[in-house]
Amino acid sequence: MLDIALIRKDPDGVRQRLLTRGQGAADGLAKVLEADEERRKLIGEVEKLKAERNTISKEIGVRKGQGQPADELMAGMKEKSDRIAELDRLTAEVEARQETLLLNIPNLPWEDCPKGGGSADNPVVSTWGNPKKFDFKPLDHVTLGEKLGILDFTSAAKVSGSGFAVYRGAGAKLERALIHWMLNFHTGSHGYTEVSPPFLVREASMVGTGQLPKFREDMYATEGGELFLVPTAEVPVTNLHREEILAEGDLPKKYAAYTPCFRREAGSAGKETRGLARMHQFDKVELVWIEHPDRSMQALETLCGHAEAVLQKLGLHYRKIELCTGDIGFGAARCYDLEVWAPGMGQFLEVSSCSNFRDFQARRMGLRFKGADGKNRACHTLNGSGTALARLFIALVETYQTKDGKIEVPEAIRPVFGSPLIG
RNA sequence: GGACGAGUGGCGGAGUGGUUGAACGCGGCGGUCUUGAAAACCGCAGGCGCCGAAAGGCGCUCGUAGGUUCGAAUCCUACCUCGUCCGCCA
Repeated sequence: MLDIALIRKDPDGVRQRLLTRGQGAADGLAKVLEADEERRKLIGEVEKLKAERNTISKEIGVRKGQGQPADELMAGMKEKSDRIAELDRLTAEVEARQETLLLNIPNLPWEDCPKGGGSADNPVVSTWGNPKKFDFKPLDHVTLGEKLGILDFTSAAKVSGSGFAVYRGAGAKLERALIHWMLNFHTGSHGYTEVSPPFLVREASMVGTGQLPKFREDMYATEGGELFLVPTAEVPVTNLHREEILAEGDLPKKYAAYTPCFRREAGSAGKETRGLARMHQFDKVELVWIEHPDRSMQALETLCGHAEAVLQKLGLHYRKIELCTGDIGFGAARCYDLEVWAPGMGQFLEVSSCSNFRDFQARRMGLRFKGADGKNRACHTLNGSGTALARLFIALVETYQTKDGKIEVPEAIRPVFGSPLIG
């Protein structure tokens, strides 16, 4: 959520920055200002009346306490109170309107975000490793996985429909080993606290991190609509400290969490749907930071480095791209994507998205810290996949397949996986 | 799921209709004293919003949202959360 004070102070600057996201990104700005002005006018009026009421009520109390009559003071008070109630109602209405508008406006892209209209304009920041060379034609993970009996899409469709997978035997074990190893890696080497959060969250949490109210159709909800399946661990983990005022010295808070992620993927039917690339349910280890505003941009580099370290340890070729203003997510101010090379599919797959939200989410969830000057300020929040499974699984099995259709297990995860070869 | 009870400041805990944003204790911060510390003593301290250049003023806030009343932490309703008991259950 944008700071209304900033919008008030520099509406044109805010509009310009929002418009770098594309047409329509600044919609609602004018209405917010309108509502804000109306709101403040009403508040001024009603608070004056309330001050009067308080003074008179106090005096009535004093007189009654002394056993004196106060009838002439009480005359007209009913009307005053009714008028106050009416103005309060109007104020609440405007406030709610302003809130809704504000919740639907995206974050300001970072000042130095690459400008661009869409994903084609995202610059590649760096590349690590090289595409694996094969002296045979590498299979894609679907063919390979079904041959080895470690992936079963037929059963998954029977059980749950399209967009789901069943991992079997060594496949299930590999999935589990990767989760286990990534969590150990981040908690052991990068200083994260592991959390295992709920997978169902209430609406307020979804609003806090920005999935709601705008992206309701992408979320799975329980029948009454009171709980939502987490689309990412970002939601329960960032909300751990909602409505809190942290001590400055508590920052940063760094959490690593495994959760399954549930996404409806509405409107994406037919897009990269082969195999494991786009699922309604996938596993992910997520990294979340709550950081001091002065350090959040540096923290993003560090956080992204932690996600990259996973791919490096696994020896997977990847590239790092920075999202341009036209492609960056709703709540993010700055964002890197890590795309890993899947030689069987012959394409890069996004396995991590590392974002700095600055104070956008913190404002929504009332997450603050007490600064050195004693003033409370919104924290900055960041998160990044460290990393997302399914696609990591794809890259790994496709990269490490052998000519005879087996899979070599990368050194790094052999201790948790238990053997050097699948098949 | 049902019944009962409870939600007050960082914590504990008073407060059952009127000058209570809230006694008291602990913790926190500043000071006096001390070579330093402790103890003792004195003082300061919630959050949000509106107006204001600032100083400051005002409003709201006692789980949340409504209601009763001239006036609500206090009375009523709903919801949320916690506790206890019952039911069910991995």
